[in-house]
Amino acid sequence: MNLSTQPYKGARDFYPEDKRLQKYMFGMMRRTVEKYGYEEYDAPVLEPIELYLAKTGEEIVHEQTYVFEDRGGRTMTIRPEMTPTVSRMVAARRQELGYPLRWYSIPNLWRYERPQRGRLREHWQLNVDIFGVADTTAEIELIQIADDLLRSFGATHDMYSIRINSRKLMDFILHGYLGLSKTQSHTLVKLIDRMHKMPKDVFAAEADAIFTPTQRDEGASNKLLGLLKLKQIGHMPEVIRNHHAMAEIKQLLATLQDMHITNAVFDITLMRGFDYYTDIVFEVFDMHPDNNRSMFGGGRYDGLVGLFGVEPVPTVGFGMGDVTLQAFLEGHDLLPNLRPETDVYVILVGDVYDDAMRVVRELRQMGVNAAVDTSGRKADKQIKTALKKGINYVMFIGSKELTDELFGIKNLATGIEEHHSLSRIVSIVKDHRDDEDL
RNA sequence: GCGGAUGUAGCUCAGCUGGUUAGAGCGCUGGAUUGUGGCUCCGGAGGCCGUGGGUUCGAACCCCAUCAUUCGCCCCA
Repeated sequence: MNLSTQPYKGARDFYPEDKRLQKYMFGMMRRTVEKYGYEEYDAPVLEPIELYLAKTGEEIVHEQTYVFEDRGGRTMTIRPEMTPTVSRMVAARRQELGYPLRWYSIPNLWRYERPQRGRLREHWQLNVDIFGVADTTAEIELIQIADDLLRSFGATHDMYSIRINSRKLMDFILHGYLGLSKTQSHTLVKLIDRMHKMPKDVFAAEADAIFTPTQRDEGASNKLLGLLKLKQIGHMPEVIRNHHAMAEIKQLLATLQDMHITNAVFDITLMRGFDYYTDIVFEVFDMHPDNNRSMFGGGRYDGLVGLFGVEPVPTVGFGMGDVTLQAFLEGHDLLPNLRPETDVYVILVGDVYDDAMRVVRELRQMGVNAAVDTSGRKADKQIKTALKKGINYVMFIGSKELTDELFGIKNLATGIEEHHSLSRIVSIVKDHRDDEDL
């Protein structure tokens, strides 16, 4: 029986070319959120299971997390999401932190489930949270960041839409307007969450089944179906239009318009899975016809920090996964060609190792990343190796070059080879590196 | 947890109704060409046909099981 070379199910190996892409994506994320004054934090991958039992939602903890017992008999979980952890961290230093707090992290998260397209067992997720802001300036900032992120990757507004809803508004509609009980609302919320995946008549039938005969007679079922069809806030019944949660949404959308975020819309069917959201929720959807799906989202969760027995802290946050982001970038052809960090592949000609290494050391001291081929193979094989690695320059060092102190530097992309002094080579290589960074 | 599809060389795959030593392209490697790449030509390595069992004179092929990959469902960061 041979040892398997495959990575664990649902997890990925990152070969250099994959890691390069990850570094690119994470780098863009860091630059973008740091522009808004967010600071990076991190925490252990393992958390006691109690952290998730409190508020995440039952099924996720029991069926979709990695749970095991440590040697001391404690039940531990590999974190399936970052929000409980960051809430714990904030609660621990509730009194001493300077609010508003702007924090971000790019943790790896695990869920135990069957992998499928766009969803794996391990993924990385940019988490951006703002703590201590109770009004919608927090939501505005985070949606702005989400928008900025996608645009910094080269996306345009026609490629995605930002959909906004409010838990408070939905609570009012479900309880106040339709008169549903808690259990009924819960079932209905789950159903609405999947309504775009099912035929209209099936949805209508299943929705209708949730209502009691009395509620149905009072027209609640029809009221619901009517509501879900409406695209414009102006067409809503007056009691809903005038609700303060609706006013908040309208104000939010207006501000985003002013900021030229023109692809934000109200969407009454937007639910989001977690129970801990308390008010505004938002989600970013991929508009690509082949990949029309939710990419990432977030919302306000004012109650989580308070679960740790401290004074509550109003919080808004979102999480953006690397797998879905990559699918989005690939789908819209937004992935750049990434080159390795190595600037120069050095080819030794003849028996010049000792002298050549002195030159290479100098090259490195001047800031050039140089790999030396010591295989002694023929030059054409060594050039092929450089090509395979994606390195842009090869440099030849032989006895002739060493006495002249002029070295052959060949740009493999253009095929042009020139002879230059070491310092000239350094500036050529660095100029080229800067061009690629643009 | 449920359902579908697929497992043959490093990769993509072919392999007829079951018939002898299992094939191609690409890739890898060596040479033609001992100081210069993508073309060309010649040679070479590399396979328990996912694994176990069954049917048969005979199995990559048929049957059963199992494992893996993958797409979807459930659920949803």
